[in-house]
Amino acid sequence: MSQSSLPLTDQVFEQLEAAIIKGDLPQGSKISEPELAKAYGISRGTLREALSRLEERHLLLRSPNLGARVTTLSLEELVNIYQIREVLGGLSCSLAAQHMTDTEIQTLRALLDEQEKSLEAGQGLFCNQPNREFDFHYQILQGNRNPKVLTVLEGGLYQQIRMYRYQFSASSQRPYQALKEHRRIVDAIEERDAELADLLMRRHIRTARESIEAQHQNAMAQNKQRDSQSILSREATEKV
Amino acid sequence: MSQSSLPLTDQVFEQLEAAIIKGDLPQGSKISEPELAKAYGISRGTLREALSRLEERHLLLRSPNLGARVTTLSLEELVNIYQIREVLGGLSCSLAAQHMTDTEIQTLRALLDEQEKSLEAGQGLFCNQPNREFDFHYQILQGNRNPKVLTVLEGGLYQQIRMYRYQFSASSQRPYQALKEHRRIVDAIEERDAELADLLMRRHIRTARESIEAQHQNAMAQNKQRDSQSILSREATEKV
DNA sequence: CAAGCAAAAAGTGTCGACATTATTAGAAAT
DNA sequence: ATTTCTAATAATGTCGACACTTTTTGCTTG
Repeated sequence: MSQSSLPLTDQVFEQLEAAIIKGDLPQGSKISEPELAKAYGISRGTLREALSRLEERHLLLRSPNLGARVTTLSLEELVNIYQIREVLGGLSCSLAAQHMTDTEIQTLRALLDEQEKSLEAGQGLFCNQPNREFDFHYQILQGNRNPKVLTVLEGGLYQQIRMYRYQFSASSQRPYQALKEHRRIVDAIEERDAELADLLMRRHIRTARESIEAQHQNAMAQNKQRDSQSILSREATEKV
Repeated sequence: MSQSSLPLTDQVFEQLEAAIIKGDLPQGSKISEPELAKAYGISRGTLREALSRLEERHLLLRSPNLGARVTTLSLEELVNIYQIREVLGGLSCSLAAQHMTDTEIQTLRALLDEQEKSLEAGQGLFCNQPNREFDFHYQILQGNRNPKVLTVLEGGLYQQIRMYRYQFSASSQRPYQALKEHRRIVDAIEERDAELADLLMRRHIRTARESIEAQHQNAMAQNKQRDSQSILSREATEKV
């Protein structure tokens, strides 16, 4: 299957990361090292290396002698993350406007055309639209000549955003508007207008954040019986 | 000495982080697990957990079956980091202007007064000025009501900046100007002018970055015989 | 019957050892 | 003497076991 030369630790790390994002390991749930090690067919030592890395990415929280728990994501934290993503996205666009090659911009446009096609194909709500959204941002991050920005985003921020999207089944509520915003961003990049590209991307992300906040207000209004400790409601039944 | 309850892995992690920043473990040097484990008096398994975390912070680079090397920091990477720090610092200030309490702002002012005193005491060039610089930024990061910003910066970016400062013995070339800029930033925060605070902090960091770039141009001009693979020159004699 | 204490169970922190892969050292050959 | 191949050495990946800490269980006691 996968490269047998890739260390077990790395494979398990990736699998665990995916499991946390998908919610197979629910937020706030306790990690039992012996149990997990047996489940993945590896030794505890090997597992612990993966856990260490996951903690460093803020996907786990470990307390000495008490073990690890999956990170819980509150709306407040999600907002914090989006604020950071906003300025990093702006920076990325600004740099992309300065450094991206014309062919890279063409690729970007092609991505948008695909996105539009699959939208008009009517799969607006489901489909891989979140993936396309990420593809778009990735392409810009690739062309901005500052690989550190992507590194920072992949160091935990993106994972937690995916965590929210997956577990809350939250895709954009306004795909056509989003597509239009994407086009304008590419326009600005093509015109090498760094300042405008920065502004448009920031606004794009800010809008997404506000949409999430509004959506959450609604959800909270509907079932106001529970606290806002975690965005998700499923782990409520578990002991703490 | 230190809390005996703190796991050995964590202690060693911190020590290794410090050793890398100080340059005791030179950039690009190979990490020998048996050697390091013996040096710190721990087992390899315990060490490897610390190494995993250090890699996640981008202080080490590991290749499967080949081992780990200390990260090398090129000027280009440092510039990349400063670009990120610029927007994050701006965000932090903008939020601080909105959310900091008056007493927190007082603390900030007190910090600047201390800074000025130690400057006028004539210890301008040495002393703990870099620490004070960090104190200032930390205080703002503390008051911005977005802990994630600090988390991101501490996830590798700050460490690499410290790495540069320590090993290049680079403190600000213009301490009085920097102090003045700090005061203006605090003024903007006190006046709750988020936009101005953002702008001033960004400019402050951008100036620091340009200063580093200029300084590096000089250094390069003086000894132009070597490539720009790493900012430091000491690890040149080691085998690669 | 509830509260508190003691013993047992489970879990984490740490270690040493073995297998496999990379590196080095040395001998043979051109 | 340089190169190449091979054997020996070292390093990494992985595992199982032991010590200590935390949690659970069950019993005693008020």
